[in-house]
Amino acid sequence: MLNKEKTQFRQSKQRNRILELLRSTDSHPTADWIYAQLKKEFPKLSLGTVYRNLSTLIDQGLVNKIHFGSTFDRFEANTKPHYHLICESCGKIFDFNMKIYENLNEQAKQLTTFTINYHKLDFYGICQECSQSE
Amino acid sequence: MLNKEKTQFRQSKQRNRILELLRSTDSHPTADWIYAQLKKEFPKLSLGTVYRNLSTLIDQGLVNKIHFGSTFDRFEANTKPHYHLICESCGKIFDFNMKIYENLNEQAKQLTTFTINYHKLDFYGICQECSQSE
DNA sequence: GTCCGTGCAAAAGCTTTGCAGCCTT
DNA sequence: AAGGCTGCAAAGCTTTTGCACGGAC
Repeated sequence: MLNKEKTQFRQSKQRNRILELLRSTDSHPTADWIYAQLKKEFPKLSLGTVYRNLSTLIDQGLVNKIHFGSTFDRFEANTKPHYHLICESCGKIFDFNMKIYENLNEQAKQLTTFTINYHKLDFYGICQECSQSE
Repeated sequence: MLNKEKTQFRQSKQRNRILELLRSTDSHPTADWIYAQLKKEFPKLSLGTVYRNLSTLIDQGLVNKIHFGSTFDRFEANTKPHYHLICESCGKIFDFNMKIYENLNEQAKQLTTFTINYHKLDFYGICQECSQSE
């Protein structure tokens, strides 16, 4: 999960432009989109560099990754609406027996022209087992 | 996004067992875990079959995929806590200017021994542009 | 000069798909 | 019989990594 230790960060044109680009858009780009944009300015740019820089920017707290989580899909047979508890230490996912806040959808609808169908709510933290072993 | 059209579903031992397995556990398995479990019963089982059956079960509404969303990561430079609006039609992600419900964490804490650090709330629906073009 | 960042290419990891044969209906 | 389902293997796609060279400090 953590990147290799580094004693300091240096500047690079590529990384600066990636951050500028992310700050100038509200489109939540993919790495590939960023690569395509910057390829015009840096004809030799490689996707690996984009990924490495995004990772560095995340370490610096300047960028967030969305849909952050496990790298592979997970499945469940509980098809009723329910929330999840996700342990940031061991990665386990637990069903959360908390009532569904239907009114969140109502409140959201008043703030946007978006047609809201449902919401997804996940709580992140540390599970009991991991808490005890730390 | 949609699977190939199929006029009917048939039974298969593999698919029935996958569903049984998912119903018997609360561990939100990965496809690979399911494969490993069932390999004992079906020595010739292939991962492709597991994926195809999971996809079928989702079509039948019997199974959910968690972390459902785009297949690649997305990034953003807005590192302040905020919610997202996600369009189920075009896949675009929008920042949602809705106040953060800090009290959700408080309420959740009363229901579990989990140490809750933060929550992630995404609203799913149809964006204005897609609504108009339908 | 040190060692971080880059480009290139290969590899890794999860998921999908083409195909021929088997099985359900 | 028709056509969905399977196993196998290959391919697909996103992301990561090894290496040698160039650049920032």
